Amino acid sequence: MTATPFAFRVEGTSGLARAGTLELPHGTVRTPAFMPVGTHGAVRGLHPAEVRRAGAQIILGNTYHLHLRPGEEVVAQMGGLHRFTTWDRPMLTDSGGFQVFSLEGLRKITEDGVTFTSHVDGSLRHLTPEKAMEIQWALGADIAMQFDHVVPGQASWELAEEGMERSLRWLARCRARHGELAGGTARQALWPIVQGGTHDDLRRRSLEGILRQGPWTGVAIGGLSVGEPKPVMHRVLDGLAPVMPAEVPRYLMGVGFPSDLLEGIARGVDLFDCVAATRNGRHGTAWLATGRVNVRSAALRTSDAPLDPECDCETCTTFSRSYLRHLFVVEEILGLRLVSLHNIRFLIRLGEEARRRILDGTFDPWRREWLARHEGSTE
RNA sequence: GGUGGGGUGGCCGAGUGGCUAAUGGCAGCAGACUGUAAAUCUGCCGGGUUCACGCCCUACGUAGGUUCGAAUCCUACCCCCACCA
Repeated sequence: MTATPFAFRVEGTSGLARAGTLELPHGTVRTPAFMPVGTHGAVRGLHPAEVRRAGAQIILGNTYHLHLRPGEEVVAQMGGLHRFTTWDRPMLTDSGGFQVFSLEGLRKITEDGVTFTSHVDGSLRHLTPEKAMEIQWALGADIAMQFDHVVPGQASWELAEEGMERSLRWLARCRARHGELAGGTARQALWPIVQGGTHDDLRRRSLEGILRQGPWTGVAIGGLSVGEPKPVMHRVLDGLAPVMPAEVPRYLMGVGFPSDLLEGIARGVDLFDCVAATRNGRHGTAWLATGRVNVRSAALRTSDAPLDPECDCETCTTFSRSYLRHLFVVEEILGLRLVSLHNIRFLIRLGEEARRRILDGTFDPWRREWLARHEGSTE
């Protein structure tokens, strides 16, 4: 394959929904797609071969966490994140910007960057836009994300503006440093992130500011699903949809739940990532076409049925609900793994089917039915 | 046979006169989780009734007793454990 790196081709649309193909140095990603999260260079609990068989085309790693352990210099010495982890398909690294939000209380923000008190050993770690680029370059994922300032969903206009404007200024610094590191090579793309909290005017300004600094090979939307009500997230996406560039992939960061994927796709989003699939999997919640089940539930004690009869994953085609429940009750790690695997496959399959439906023109009615069925019942 | 220790809610185990339907833990049941400080966290957990507050019933080996009031003090009995014989 000698396709232009980072080229994105839209192959079909259905309303705002798009089916596309993204060319990356380590392979092609067909969208819409869900990207499993492997913060520390591993999708929690799963073997890379399992993640691959689940149909994952691209996975994430995290700048902040990999910087703390093992350190980007170790990863670089081991041949980069791909060789280190043996994952040979595309990868994306998040910048540590989300930790500005999630580790609030362990961090201090200045214009220069963010000082974190390491949750590992308490040592002080200063992350700047430049440093985030250097770390991600050393890690060597196909896509690096800008270092951004994420504010909570309840953030006031003033606070959201501050985070948004700072993110724009940091973007310029990210771009400059990334350009120096890349030196004209096409090994790694840098993607910007739209911020602005729940305020439509700020979101627009953020996007405009980003596009002025472009061109970009992809644009992300960040700072959603961070405490704001779901209709608010939809409204923000609705506001952005008409002004987002059509020729590059749109990546909704950190979202989601199954319904979020369909709602996002319907609003023109192409890529998603979320820890919920694996975290809920470890905590015993499995997503089904008909809703969700708590795998520990006493109701499954003697159920010989598959976890999700409609699923083709290794968990559902192999084990009974009764056995999965048993594994959770006795705290065998196999249980956590199997439900994580199912949830990941569930979201990936949802992306696959959305893609088929967009291409054959049945996306919208299918989406409506799917959501009604999924949200109408909790088993 | 003797001496000492002990019997508490499904289990383990605090509690030695009122603040005790009784600390904790486990088990059980239910819920939360969205760019991973999470194999984590939260709630319920004697029975009945109530949306809830509450009210009623039953309960700390058994049976009596002391006391305004007992899981807590006294008596007898039953059972368990340790050591001695």
